[in-house]
Amino acid sequence: MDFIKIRNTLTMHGLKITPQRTAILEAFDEMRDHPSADIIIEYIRQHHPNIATGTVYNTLETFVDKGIIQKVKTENGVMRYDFITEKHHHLYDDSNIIKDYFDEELNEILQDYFKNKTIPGFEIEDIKLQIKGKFNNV
Amino acid sequence: MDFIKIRNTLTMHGLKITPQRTAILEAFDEMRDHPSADIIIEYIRQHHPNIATGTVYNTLETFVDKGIIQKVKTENGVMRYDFITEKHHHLYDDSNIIKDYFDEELNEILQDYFKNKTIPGFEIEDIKLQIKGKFNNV
DNA sequence: CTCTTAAATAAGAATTATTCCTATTTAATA
DNA sequence: TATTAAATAGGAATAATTCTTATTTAAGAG
Repeated sequence: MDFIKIRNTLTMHGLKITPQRTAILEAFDEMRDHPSADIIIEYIRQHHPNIATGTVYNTLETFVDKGIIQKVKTENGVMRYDFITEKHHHLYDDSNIIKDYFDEELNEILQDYFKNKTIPGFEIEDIKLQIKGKFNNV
Repeated sequence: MDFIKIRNTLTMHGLKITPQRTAILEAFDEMRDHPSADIIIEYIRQHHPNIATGTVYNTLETFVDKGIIQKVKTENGVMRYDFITEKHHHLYDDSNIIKDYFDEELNEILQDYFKNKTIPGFEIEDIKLQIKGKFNNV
């Protein structure tokens, strides 16, 4: 993702272009495993030592609000973020690795299923699978 | 869940029967919305003011290890716990409500699907749906 | 290009959730 | 009833995140 793309992403979502926001989007571009705020802060500190920790949190929250990134659900109380916006699911194992799982056929099966079967008192907006298991070759 | 059942639950899992553990299982019996540690601590404080906060955390962790309860994945950094052990999925909305969703037909569809389709480099142990949406009548 | 202003950020204090530590207590069992 | 490993109390420590306020800056107007 080059600079032009980053600028577009920001303006498209009605956000001012700032060095801090640009840096964080660059960081996401480098990382491909659902980084925690902590990991991003670490990266930012190395490349832009003058960006404040609070700003990273603020910016991440702003990006979530705008739909540029998403929060990943976890069960250990540390937030992680996902830059991918195409529909996908998540593979979890015990060692905190979270990987994306894309499966268009599965998406269609789910969509079909819930086209007929509604959940009383609940309006579905999105379905994501948490697939728990073990990575073999890590 | 009466006292006998609670005692059984503990001994069955090789745990000593203590007032603290009993109290926490009683708490779960009162609560039906995936309480956070905080909520449980609040409840415990009212009924047994002499049980320490750390003990509640320890005990919850012990119960998770033994499979008596499960952690629920969330995206806001606060752990929540689930006493239900039958297979089920979760409905999430924006207001922190998490409800159980049981659907045997769906479970079978998923099981069938992943009987044929394997995920390279990953051995599936369990699949849970995060269904995001809105509760109508809350 | 300069000015204006709302928005964004820095810096660090404060808060929240959770874990850790150690002395004391207790449940199980012999 | 005595023994002992396991469990707990109490509170300090840590980690993650949010909050606060003064300062800086990006974007648009003139």
